[in-house]
Amino acid sequence: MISQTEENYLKALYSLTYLKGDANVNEISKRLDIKMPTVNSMMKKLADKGFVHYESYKPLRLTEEGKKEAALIIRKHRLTEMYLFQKMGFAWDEVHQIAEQVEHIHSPEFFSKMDELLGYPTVDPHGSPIPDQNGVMPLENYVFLNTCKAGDMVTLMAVQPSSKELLQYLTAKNLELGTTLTIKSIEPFDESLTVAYKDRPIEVLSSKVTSTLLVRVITGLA
Amino acid sequence: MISQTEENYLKALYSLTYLKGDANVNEISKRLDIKMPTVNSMMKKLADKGFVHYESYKPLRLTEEGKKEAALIIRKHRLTEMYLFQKMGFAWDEVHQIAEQVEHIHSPEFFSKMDELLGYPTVDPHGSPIPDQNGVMPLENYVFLNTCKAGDMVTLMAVQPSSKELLQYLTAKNLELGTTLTIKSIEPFDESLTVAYKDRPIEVLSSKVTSTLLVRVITGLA
DNA sequence: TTATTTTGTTAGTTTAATCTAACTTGTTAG
DNA sequence: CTAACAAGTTAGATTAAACTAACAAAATAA
Ligand SMILES: [Mn+2]
Ligand SMILES: [Mn+2]
Ligand SMILES: [Mn+2]
Ligand SMILES: [Mn+2]
Repeated sequence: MISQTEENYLKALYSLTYLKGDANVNEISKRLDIKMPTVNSMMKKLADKGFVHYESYKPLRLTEEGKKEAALIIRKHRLTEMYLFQKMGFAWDEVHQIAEQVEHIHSPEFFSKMDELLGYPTVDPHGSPIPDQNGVMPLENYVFLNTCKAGDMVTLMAVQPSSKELLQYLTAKNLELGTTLTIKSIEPFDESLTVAYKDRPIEVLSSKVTSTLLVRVITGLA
Repeated sequence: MISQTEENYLKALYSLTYLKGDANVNEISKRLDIKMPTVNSMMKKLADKGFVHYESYKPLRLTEEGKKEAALIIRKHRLTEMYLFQKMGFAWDEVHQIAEQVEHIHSPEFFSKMDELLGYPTVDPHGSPIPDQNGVMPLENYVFLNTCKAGDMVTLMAVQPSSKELLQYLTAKNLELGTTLTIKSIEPFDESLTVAYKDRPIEVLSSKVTSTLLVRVITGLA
């Protein structure tokens, strides 16, 4: 059996390694706000259980088994977020805290019922993909808004990472998933973007914001 | 902060003391399948925290604070059961296992949302009353079916205790909450009841069953 | 009423998950 | 290249929640 604590370490390691492929003790320590020696011994334990590749002083990686286990927890998290959002009427900035707890419930029936009632969703309320029942994470081929060019027309697909504060900022700006934006110009000094969307002809987005917004490019300058 | 483990002890003590007023270490030990010395030290800890009246070798009682705390956990349990039953389509014998886990989630918003979506229910799918937000348990003035007389007409209001096996038995017998039964006769030897309900003119219910069925008496013999 | 059984308590051990302090290894800046 | 700093590890302590073994008190049966 895998404990709630171990699940949280696996999830942290999964998200830290998602792009880079590996992570280190210090990163997990900061992410979970747990001291390094504690993380170190937990990594050894998870290695014993076959979830983590651990070698002294080397970067950490999840085994295939560990990746699957982590993805299945993330699946429960994101299904829960979607359920809270779509079926219970919570706002997109309220669902994460509750899902952090619900994700640890052991009941395949509970989560497959959610899945069914939601019509087998593929993304959570923040646009993040929901892994399938086998722990396979769907690929997303979006780009961050701060990598786009002036003149591009893009659709907002996901927010990552999605802090409560950021989500509230976006809500206040009337920016939501599916919103199409046109990039009017890019300020070279601070990389802020002037954009237009919906009934708002001029809005300025800082790079702190644009580096979290994943978009699909619809049209660029020829 | 109160741990999940402590919550389970409080809940056990609440239900064991509900009728008699007190309980003892051995009963909790059996109920939770935890050895007596462990229960003993947990009772001392809960006494330190102000939830339990503990004196060596004397029966255990909850303090008012302890009662309230326990009732609020039971509230979360029963709201969850009702939500799973009414909004997610689970059967009445499937909801308890999931609720055992969900009841420990710390999120007032989550449970008040359930409450609201359910229209502020007063009973769970097994007819057990749902305590209010202040931890006040509504009184139920039902009687057990095995205390009724031949000729009585009664309505099934609750099942207590409601094991999965019992609930499945009742479902198979087409007996559900709200069903009205007429007591045809009582067998003195084993206290089994011959009853009629719905389209079933003759069904025999053993005392093992009738001692768990709470009913409201509609009419008795004059 | 005494003996036996049941229940309750104490003492000490174990495991999981955390910590601090101290030391080692690896990385970076001068 | 070495000194300093950052990151990783080891050792040992702490707390929560469980256990077993042994003993004490209370309840029950003979
Ligand atoms: Mn989330
Ligand atoms: Mn979590
Ligand atoms: Mn999310
Ligand atoms: Mn229940």
